Amino acid sequence: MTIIFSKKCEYGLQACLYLAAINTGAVIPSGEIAKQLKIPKEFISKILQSLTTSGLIYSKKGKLGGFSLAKDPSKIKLIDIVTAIDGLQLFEKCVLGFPNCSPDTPCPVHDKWGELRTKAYQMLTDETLDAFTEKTLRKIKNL
Amino acid sequence: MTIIFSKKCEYGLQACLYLAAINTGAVIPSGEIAKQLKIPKEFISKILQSLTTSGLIYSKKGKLGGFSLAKDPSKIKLIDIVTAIDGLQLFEKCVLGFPNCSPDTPCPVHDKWGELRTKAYQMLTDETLDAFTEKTLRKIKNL
DNA sequence: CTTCATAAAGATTATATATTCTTAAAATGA
DNA sequence: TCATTTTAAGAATATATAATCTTTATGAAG
Repeated sequence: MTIIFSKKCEYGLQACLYLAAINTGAVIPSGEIAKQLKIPKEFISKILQSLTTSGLIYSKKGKLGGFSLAKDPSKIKLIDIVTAIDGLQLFEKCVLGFPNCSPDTPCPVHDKWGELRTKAYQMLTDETLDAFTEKTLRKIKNL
Repeated sequence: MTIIFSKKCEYGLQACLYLAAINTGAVIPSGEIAKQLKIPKEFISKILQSLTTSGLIYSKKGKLGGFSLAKDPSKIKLIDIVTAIDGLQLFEKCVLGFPNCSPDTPCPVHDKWGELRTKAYQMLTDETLDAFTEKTLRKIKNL
């Protein structure tokens, strides 16, 4: 069970944070990413493939191939990765599962959840990937 | 796709809010609950069965049987229902899926998510079901 | 006692998500 | 050119969740 992101999205975020943190222009093979994050190689490979299609990740085939961020870490936000993988339903749908939840026909926790949703959105948009470098490196070191 | 609760939990919350809102001591058959909430009868029946085991719901078998809250709405909080169905993993696990996320080994968004998690917990604990009566009735009317 | 509508229980099916496997294509370097 | 390593692509499998179906037990009312 995941919290608010799918497992795909969690791993996608982890991988992008990792690629941003090591901050080398070079491509990193999926095996190395998987090893560092301790997640399945084939799965993260698939996820990065889809992010390649989205334009967030650059991939190089063949020997010495691998994945890297398609742009500078200072140009990528967490929300970009979430949008590419899970989409923005998290910020659109009713937290209690009621249909058509809106200011007109609000659910019982509409206003409170609205505040939380805004704060969650800010968490994903306020900073760019480069701001997480230090914390990411420390976390990965302790995996 | 759901936001933070499973579909079971969403429907369980809806049903409990409904039972609290109509505020009649009598049992309501699952068919009536399903009709009011526009959700599958068999599914909500199964969910309420499990909440009966948890002690939140009272059930009466046979003709004129049905479900009602096991306690007064002023004695039940949303968190009770969430705990019974989804458990509290939402408040324990890392939002980015990293293992062992803690103040010692925090993930890159540990602090920010911590604030949100606390606020979300408050949303589910601050008020008891009776506080949502009006909003629930208005919402159900517009389904 | 019989009928009928209901919850309970468990099996089954369907769907979504997660994960792995297999093959092909690409690119490097010998 | 050839061997090797890697991503790409898609198929296949596994698992979790959602939803339905079937049967049984229950209890009210005639």
